[in-house]
Amino acid sequence: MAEATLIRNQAEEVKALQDTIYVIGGKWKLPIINSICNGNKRFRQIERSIPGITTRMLSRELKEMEMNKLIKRTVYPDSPVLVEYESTPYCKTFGNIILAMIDWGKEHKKYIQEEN
Amino acid sequence: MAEATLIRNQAEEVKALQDTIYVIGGKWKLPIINSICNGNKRFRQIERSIPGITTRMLSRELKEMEMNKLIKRTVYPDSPVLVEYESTPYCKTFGNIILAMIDWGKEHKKYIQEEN
DNA sequence: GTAATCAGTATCACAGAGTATACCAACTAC
DNA sequence: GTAGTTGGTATACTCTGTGATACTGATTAC
Repeated sequence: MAEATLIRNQAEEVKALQDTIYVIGGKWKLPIINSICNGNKRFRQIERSIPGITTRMLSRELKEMEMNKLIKRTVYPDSPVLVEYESTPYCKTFGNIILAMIDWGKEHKKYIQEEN
Repeated sequence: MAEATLIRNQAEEVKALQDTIYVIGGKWKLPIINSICNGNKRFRQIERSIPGITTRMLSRELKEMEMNKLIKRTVYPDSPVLVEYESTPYCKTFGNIILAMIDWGKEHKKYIQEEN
């Protein structure tokens, strides 16, 4: 009985984990979310804040994330046209994951440096 | 000055985040780590605990993770041969990330269900 | 004798994630 | 006039992560 619930919970948890991986999978989504949550609003600003990303990848991911209500895109049609990206409350629910991953990355770096 | 340090920290943090994504990227590493940390030791047992994974993928990932010291593989050469996988302390450092992702997945499911 | 389990390996094939590079039109700065 | 910024799009390409399927040899079970 205790084992049965343990097994069921495990099954549920793997699925939850896999769902999350599905949503934020890939190389760029989390860095983009992180950048926007840190207050970067403009396209080139976000682009510059993420090492290695290309305009094409950023453009694609932003479009997808807008469709999925992760971010809000606003166009100010003055001249020159101004575009702003903002995070939605939904986007902010990734905060804990991002923080945990930043932490791990920092610890990992220390660990690597101590090894040498 | 305050802004300069803010920017520098942001740059460091994106890199930490990207490092982490590099290490645990892909569809399978975190579910495998999770499964082994949950006490699954045998190949088929781990395989069954992760919906959708193929023997090929599991085999490849386990090999890579063994090389990277994330897991320990022990062979007991009695007949029939017995193989056991165990998590290393290093492997357990992903705990917080995995927990945060399981949480998110569960919340996300609730959210989706409430929508309909 | 047939099926199942164990721990995998071998092949083949493909979609799509990601890269590289150039380009656009409008505007600013020197 | 030349270079740089803005917010992207277009095209072409690579590559590798992933999937599908079959198979192995040893052992156990019916």
